[in-house]
Amino acid sequence: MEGRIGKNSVPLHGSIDKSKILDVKPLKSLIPIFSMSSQTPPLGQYPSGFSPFFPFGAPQQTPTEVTPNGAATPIRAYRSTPWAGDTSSTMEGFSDQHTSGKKKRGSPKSRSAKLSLDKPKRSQEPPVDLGALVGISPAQKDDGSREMVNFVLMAFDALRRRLCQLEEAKELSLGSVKRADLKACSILMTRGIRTNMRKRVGSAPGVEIGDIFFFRTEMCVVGLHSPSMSGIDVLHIRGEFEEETLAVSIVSSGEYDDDAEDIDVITYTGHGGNFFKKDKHAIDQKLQRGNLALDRSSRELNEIRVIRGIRDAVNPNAKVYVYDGLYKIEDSWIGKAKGGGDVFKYKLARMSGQPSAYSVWKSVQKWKSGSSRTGLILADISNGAESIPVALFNEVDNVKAPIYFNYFHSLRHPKSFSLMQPSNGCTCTKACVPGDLNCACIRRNEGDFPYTGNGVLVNRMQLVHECGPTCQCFPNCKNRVSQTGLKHQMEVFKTKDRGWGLRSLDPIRAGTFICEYAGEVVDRAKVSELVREGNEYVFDTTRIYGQFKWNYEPRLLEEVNPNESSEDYAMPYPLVISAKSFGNVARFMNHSCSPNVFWQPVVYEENNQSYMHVAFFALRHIPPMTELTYDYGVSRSDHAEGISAAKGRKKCLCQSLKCCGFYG
DNA sequence: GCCAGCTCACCCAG
DNA sequence: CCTGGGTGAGCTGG
Repeated sequence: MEGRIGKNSVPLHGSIDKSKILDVKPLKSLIPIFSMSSQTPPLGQYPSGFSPFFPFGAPQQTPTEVTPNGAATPIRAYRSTPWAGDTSSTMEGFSDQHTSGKKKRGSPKSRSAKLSLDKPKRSQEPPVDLGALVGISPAQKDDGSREMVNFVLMAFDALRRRLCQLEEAKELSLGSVKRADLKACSILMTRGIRTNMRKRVGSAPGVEIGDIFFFRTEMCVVGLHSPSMSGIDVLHIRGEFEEETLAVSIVSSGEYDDDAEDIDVITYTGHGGNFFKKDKHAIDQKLQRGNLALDRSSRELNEIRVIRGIRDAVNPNAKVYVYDGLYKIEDSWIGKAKGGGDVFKYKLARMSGQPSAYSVWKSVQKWKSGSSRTGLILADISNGAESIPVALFNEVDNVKAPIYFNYFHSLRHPKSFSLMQPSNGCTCTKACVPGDLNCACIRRNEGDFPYTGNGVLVNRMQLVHECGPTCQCFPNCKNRVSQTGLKHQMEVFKTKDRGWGLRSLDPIRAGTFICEYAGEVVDRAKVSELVREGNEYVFDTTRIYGQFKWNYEPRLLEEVNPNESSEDYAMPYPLVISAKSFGNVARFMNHSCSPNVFWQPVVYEENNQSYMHVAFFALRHIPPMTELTYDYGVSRSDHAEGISAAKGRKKCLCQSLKCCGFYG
């Protein structure tokens, strides 16, 4: 992922074919805003003690001069927040709560207090602009960076997950939140947690080609495409004599006949008219709004961001949006809709020299439907142990296979080795119901159901308590997420320079369970011995891991306890796993200083003993064919000697901007 | 200039 | 499949 930074800016705006411009005034004044690159501003200072990898530490303010000389002034580029300014009075209260240190969360009972999600009362109590508090400067709100975009997306999804959780547990007092994505968007927008607010032609800084989104509103908060529903985003420009508009981005959801003969070409239909309604007679589209902007863009030949909407193969109800980079309009004409009305048609062609994005999806689709692929070594390294085969690929060199190991899907414990005291499972009939505090498992999770209805982890916790064989609930209970095996089509592949790696052919949504770290549980005292023997497949929960913020920002909800999502855990429960002889796909996951996967301890009962497992979850949305990586952490002894001492540690090849050079 | 209220839109969940 | 609650943002008139 990091390797793509900066590559999504394309040679800009070089040649306007003046002959194509009819009676339109040239928009020469636009050029300065075209030049916004996706360069990442330098990172600032981190608090002493640790260096959180972005985006989870507070983003650093990077004031940049962004006002181009003589640039056109975008007008109404965004709606101004009615409460902008004057936040000082209420900020102190939040700061106090913020700095009050970590506390244990209240009992499940005290936490069941209802939350109020009333709309902010206008002109009475303006909501605090939290942007400044979480470290978003006004400049960053206008112009994004990779860190900023990641930060805002994380904040969005964390809040959305929490709203889902509260809704499912019916802990919301006022009305229901059937659309947590809309609610999360609304809260972030009014609280100033957003970026790329300034509309622009060309790429949105920090959004990389190939980035994926699961909601339209995610693209709103990072300024990739601001309308929450409309397919065309329009920039208003004050021209020399009158206001003009340009199309800056489109969402192509594939609803119409835009399946192209060429993968890099889209035929896009303008909006308006009601040609799609059967019961009404056809109405012609009008040359207004987005259509007018597209028309102008077809003459100006400005870059247009294109987002492809794709029906998710795993979840056919949902759509995934892929940012496919910059396109230009090559042709436009008036066509006929099915209902008979006139519609505007625009042919967009992808600009050359951009990293592949949508084409990767198309390739995956082909592979899945059986077309052959080079580099296949083995169709299923799990030998049937996983319900979805795990293929082995090498397109890089002649190495035929990793060193031999036994594929095993979970943990092997030495006899009479139990980590925790046995306890009784829940007595729920059928499935455990969020909000039901009679469920022993939910009570162990401090009253929260740890997963949303579609199996996404809501918050990182010291320990997630899942239902197990001892529980009386059905095996399909939603609180057994990490026990259900692989859900994505994974493959082990040879990387260019760091041995074998793991990736998925399917997109992975943030918070989704990926796999557990399988292997043999070994005595903690033997760790150094194993490492000395050269065992590279040791997972040790007690290593020092980079801190990061994944949970929602409590100040965005008027919570009873503002510290409840604290992610600072004193010391994780000790567990050492060796995957050298026995293991699953997790043993192939490489280290990164800026990973897209994290681990979470999960506990459930087997044979009347509680066993802890290490479960991996997606840290953010992961596009198909992206290598999966997590933070290997630092051993406590190495940490004591100082991280810079590279003795016995391996050179890190993660290529992340935040790479600390070594790991292990 | 401001804002409430209306309208529009390739939404998303059920 | 279809329905409809819900959202940001443009537009309009007071």
